[in-house]
Amino acid sequence: MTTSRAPGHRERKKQQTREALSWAALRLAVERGLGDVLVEDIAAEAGVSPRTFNNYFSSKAEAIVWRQLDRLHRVTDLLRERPPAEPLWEAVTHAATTTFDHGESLPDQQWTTGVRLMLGESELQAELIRGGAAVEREVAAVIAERTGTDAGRDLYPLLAAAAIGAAIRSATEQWLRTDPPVPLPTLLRDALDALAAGLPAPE
Amino acid sequence: MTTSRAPGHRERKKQQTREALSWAALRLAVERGLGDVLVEDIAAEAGVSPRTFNNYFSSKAEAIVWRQLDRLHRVTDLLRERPPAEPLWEAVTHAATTTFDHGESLPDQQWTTGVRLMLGESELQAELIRGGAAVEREVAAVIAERTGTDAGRDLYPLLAAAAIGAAIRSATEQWLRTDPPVPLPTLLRDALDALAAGLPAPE
DNA sequence: CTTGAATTTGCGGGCCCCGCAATATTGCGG
DNA sequence: CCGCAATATTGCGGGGCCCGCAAATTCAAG
Repeated sequence: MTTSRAPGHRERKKQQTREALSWAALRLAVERGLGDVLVEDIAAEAGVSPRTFNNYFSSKAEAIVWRQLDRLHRVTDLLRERPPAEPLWEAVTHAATTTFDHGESLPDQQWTTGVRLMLGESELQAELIRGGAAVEREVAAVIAERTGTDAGRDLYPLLAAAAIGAAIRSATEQWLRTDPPVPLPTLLRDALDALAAGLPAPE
Repeated sequence: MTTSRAPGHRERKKQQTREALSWAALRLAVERGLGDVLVEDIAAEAGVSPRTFNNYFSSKAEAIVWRQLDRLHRVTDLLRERPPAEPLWEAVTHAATTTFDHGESLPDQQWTTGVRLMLGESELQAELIRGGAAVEREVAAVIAERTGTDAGRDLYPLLAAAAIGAAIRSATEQWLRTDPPVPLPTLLRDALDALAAGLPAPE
């Protein structure tokens, strides 16, 4: 069987396994709650051995959170690609709203439930934010470059990146609890606008 | 021995044990790195059994982070006590700077090292922020009350609380890496001022 | 088909955290 | 001062996580 395909035949399979594990972990955790899911179960669901699970992820929480973090990394990438002349907040708003705009499809019920779970179980929150911190550092670097500040010395890039993270988290949390579903990009824009306006007391 | 003191004789001893455990955990982690500290060691250091450690803290990380979180809770308390008429950002700035103002004493070397460790080891970061999330909810509630918004429905209190958290974290991180030590309250004020001004791009 | 590299797997082991029941301590009323 | 009830501490046992290591399997390339 000379199924000679692209060079990344092996790579692709690894990526598939990773996806399968992450997805299985999320699905099972949604169904039963994180505490009642064993690594054994996740591995079985993905069709690999328990030992293999830990070759891909170093904890259950990391597996569950991986997809969401992947999204956040994409925000950074998008931000890098915005024209340097564009005002900072405009660029950020664009990058964030684009990333979290799932086309026309309303929030997939399964996905929504999953994220809701994440923000509920504090162990997952922690894992999510731990990864988010890494992303924030990237964002800070991009901001530093754009504004001509020094990410290593000035407070500004750090603070701005942290504030953006705060906006994304707040908007997401708000999104999860609005029953008549509001589009996430809209909430994101509101949050970022409020930030840029200095968080004036409402009313 | 009729050493009959205040009613909280028992309580005080528990609190002492808790302090001892948290401090021991922090000290050992600073010396050897978190990975090379066993619960057994911490318990020994504090003069209790290993099992008792877990009666006070449900993980090593929780023990180490406890003191810092205690500080954050105090910010909330202070904020509650500020006069309701005072503008929000003024009240927040006051509460935060007061809490982190260690009088004249320059940053205790030991303490500084400890905090630096925290922000280095990502497991501790995560634990710190997990606890911080609880505090943020409290802060959001206070803000909601002050501004007449609904913490359960409006985005504002959530966002403002998250932004304040971001400011505190950024200022702390900045504080840790400025070699000619700058007073933390000053950095905090800078960060909060920048937030209130809408994070204008510098220069 | 052979071969070398990459992946998966099983095993062993150290450690964490918790429930439970036995013990020890403490404050209180008699 | 004493015994009692409440509270805290301790030891034990056990399930589970995560990792290092080395054997086995898979895969691409010659």
